[in-house]
Amino acid sequence: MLVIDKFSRKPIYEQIIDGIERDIMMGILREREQLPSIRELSALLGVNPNTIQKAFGELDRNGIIVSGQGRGCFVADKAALKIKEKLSVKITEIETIAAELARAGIEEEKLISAIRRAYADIQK
Amino acid sequence: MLVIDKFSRKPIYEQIIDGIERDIMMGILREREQLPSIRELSALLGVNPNTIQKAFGELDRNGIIVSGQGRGCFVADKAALKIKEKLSVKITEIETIAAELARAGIEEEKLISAIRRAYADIQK
DNA sequence: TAACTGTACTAACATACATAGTACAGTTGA
DNA sequence: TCAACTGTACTATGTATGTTAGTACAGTTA
Repeated sequence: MLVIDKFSRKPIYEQIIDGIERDIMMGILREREQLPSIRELSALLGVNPNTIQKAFGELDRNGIIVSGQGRGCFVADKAALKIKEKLSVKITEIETIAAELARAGIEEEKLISAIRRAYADIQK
Repeated sequence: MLVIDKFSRKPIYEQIIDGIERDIMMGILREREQLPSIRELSALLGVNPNTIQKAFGELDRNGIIVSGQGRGCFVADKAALKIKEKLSVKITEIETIAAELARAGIEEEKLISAIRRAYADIQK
């Protein structure tokens, strides 16, 4: 489940966004399923409600969740699809880093095997 | 040469570090070659001298450059080697992103071809 | 010695992140 | 209907980081 690293350089609200998106991608959270309330999750994670709200607000704006005053927050329809589109941007990110390493004379095979390693670990 | 993007989310001093390291890796800057002075580079880039100093200070602490009061700053011996070691960390970075994408169901081949694309672009 | 170097400060400002507290409006279920 | 829950919207505060501004000092070099 969602774990927060307060000492991470990544802001807490981003960790929450990533964590929920990951749970959706892994099927831990399903479409239309209700999320814990802001106050509940706040207590659960030991994080200020405003920080949770910031994360939920962003997820809502991106159509990953649907939040309604008084009702609660729910995983949106086609949330996984939207997240997958969003993740595609990271491929560009990898390409940028790879280009940098290429210029620096790092062997292409080192990166390829890093990719294969990552996928092999997931299969387990 | 070194170009600063003031609107980048990446801090200016980090852009300077990356730019100089890139120039060293590409052979534009050679070992023992003198760098522009802090004030000179400051004027050249339109950036505050303190920001340049911060970048140079870090490069000095990492043994990429050698700076001497009154003398100037010079590319260190074996600077390229040290940078290459430092860049190896980025392979782990790629592996982390790849693992994330793997969990999200992005096809492995998409990442592999992103790597190949990056290396192909460099060859030109 | 003059003109250049790096270095070391203090001060001010903007931004981002997180917390604290309060208030309000909509929904739901007893 | 009403109490208890929802999300939402504020203000205020504290902290950290990044950048600029200005000043001063010490070492090097021509």
